[in-house]
Amino acid sequence: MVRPGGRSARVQAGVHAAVRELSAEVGRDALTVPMIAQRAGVTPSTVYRRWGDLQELLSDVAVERLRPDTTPGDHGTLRSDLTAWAEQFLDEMSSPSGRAYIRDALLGDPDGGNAGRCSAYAAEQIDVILSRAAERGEETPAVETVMDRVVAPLMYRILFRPDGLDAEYARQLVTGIFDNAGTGAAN
Amino acid sequence: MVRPGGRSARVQAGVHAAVRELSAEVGRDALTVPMIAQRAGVTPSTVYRRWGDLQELLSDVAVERLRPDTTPGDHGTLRSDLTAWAEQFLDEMSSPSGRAYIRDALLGDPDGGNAGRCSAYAAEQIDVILSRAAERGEETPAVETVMDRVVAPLMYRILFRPDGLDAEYARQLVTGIFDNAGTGAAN
DNA sequence: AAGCTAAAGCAAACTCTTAGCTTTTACCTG
DNA sequence: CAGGTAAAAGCTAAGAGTTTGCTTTAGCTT
Repeated sequence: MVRPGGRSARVQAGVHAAVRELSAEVGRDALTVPMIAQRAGVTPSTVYRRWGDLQELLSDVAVERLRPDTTPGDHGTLRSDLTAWAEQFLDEMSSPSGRAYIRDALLGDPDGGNAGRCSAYAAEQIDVILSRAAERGEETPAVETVMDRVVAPLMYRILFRPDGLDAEYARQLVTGIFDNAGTGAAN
Repeated sequence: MVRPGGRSARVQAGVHAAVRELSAEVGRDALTVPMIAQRAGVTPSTVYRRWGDLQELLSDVAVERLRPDTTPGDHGTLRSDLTAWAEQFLDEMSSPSGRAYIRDALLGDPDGGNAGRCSAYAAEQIDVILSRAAERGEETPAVETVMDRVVAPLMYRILFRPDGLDAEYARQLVTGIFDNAGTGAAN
């Protein structure tokens, strides 16, 4: 009911800001609802009523921080664009704080759509890269193909096998899209 | 210090059993440490000391439930074995309870290795399938290839895009391993 | 400008979590 | 096989976080 710059919007912005400030100051694991509420100048019950619990709130803030803030760089070819993007994606997401954001985003209400939003961010970035390549006249794979062959394996490793990840792995995944030499499986 | 059938082991087993029973009875979201402790016949402080918090405990129990209890079926060919396994994997993991277990497993201490254990379970199953194919004389891809091209995309969708998943998608992923027709990307 | 409704404030009851201290258990010597 | 010992569990009370009913405020609506 209170949309643009109304009280609800101010409270939401204030609470989100409080989460960002405090997680930088005391660390994400030390955050509590009463602490956040005090910093934001609201009562704890306001936070509980709007978000339900700390996890939901952290999930909201995490998604916000996972939103890309720049357009993928143009390196002249599809392959170099994808490679650069994948390397940067891996770099940002595999850091301890990046992993924490992903985990937090996954933690919220599964039907709340926060996880889906993260995926949509990546798909949008990929789409920009592919559209640009198409304009150049390059043959391009489907967005889904890139999601399956590059984004999914990167995310899987980040979440389930955080060790032994490096830029080379990201490059290999991109290469796999262009390389039809086979997987070693007979038909 | 108390290993095999000692008190520690009994307490752990009792608490795990209490979690399983109660999550069936009252639902996973209604679980509390005091409730679990009472059912298990221990004091809450025991649970807090051993597991730290409810999330860690749920993560432990989730990993236990995600452990495969059967050997992948033998359907005569690598392709059919992988297809059947992928379909079953998707079926089990994409259910609401399967997703909850995965989320719980991811939630525990990132350095505790619970997430890695889940991944290892899948890798073991894949390895069984590939080894069997190799014995038959079939050409086989690397375990890593199957993880990247089948397991990772399935898990990615389960976690980030739970809608619109079906067995056909799993089959397509397996087909992708055997099909070297290309992705639509020029080299 | 008055009314109306969604959201926030307030405060008390309640539950969960933490921590210090005591007791028990099971392993390990003598 | 009895006594010692150290790890783990029990107990309890203080502290912190959460929930809830009721009141108040803010901002839209007419």
